Amino acid sequence: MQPLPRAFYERHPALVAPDLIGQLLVRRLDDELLVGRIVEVEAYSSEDPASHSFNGLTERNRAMFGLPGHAYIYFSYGMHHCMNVTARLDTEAGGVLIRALEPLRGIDTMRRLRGRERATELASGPGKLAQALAIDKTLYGVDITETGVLFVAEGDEEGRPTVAATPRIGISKAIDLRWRFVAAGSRFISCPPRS
DNA sequence: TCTCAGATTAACT
DNA sequence: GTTAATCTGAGAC
Repeated sequence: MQPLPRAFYERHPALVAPDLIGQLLVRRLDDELLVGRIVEVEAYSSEDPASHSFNGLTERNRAMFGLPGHAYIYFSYGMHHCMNVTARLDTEAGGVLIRALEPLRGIDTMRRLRGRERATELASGPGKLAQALAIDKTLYGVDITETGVLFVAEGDEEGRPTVAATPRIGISKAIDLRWRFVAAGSRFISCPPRS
């Protein structure tokens, strides 16, 4: 399982995001590997009012101002963790929110962590995905271009489905931007694409 | 199958 | 004090 190189993330988030569809998110938990195919993402950049990085550097979002190819993890709605990968050009800040996975490996462990049986309920949303892979703030800033406890690996070409661009979910600003990208027709995304 | 409100914390006004 | 890159169970239909 080969991690994607740093250069992959040294582009605008809106370009990195669609290319992440079909790649693999890998989590090593003790000696077990939990693997999912990325089927839904959203791009956020510093010129985007909906992004956490829009109002400049803070303690929470500092990862998005750092090196591309690292994990930006935040705590949302008082109870959920959400995971981004950082992606940016020289002077910007940005990231790509991983919103949904198709579980491939370690599914029984994901079931245990989630307290759910059905495969489509294990990682079909950013909060669910973090729970299924035991992702929390202890993984903040992890380099995801190295084979470690959390990284993104290259998916096989068969896992590179058609990508559809749609409006993002759960935001109130810049709702006209179509920066959500899903694997067309996947049963494992958080909700069906709207127009 | 769909809609609604509760949970619970951090960031910002 | 309010809102937020969310999820879930309950109750309606």
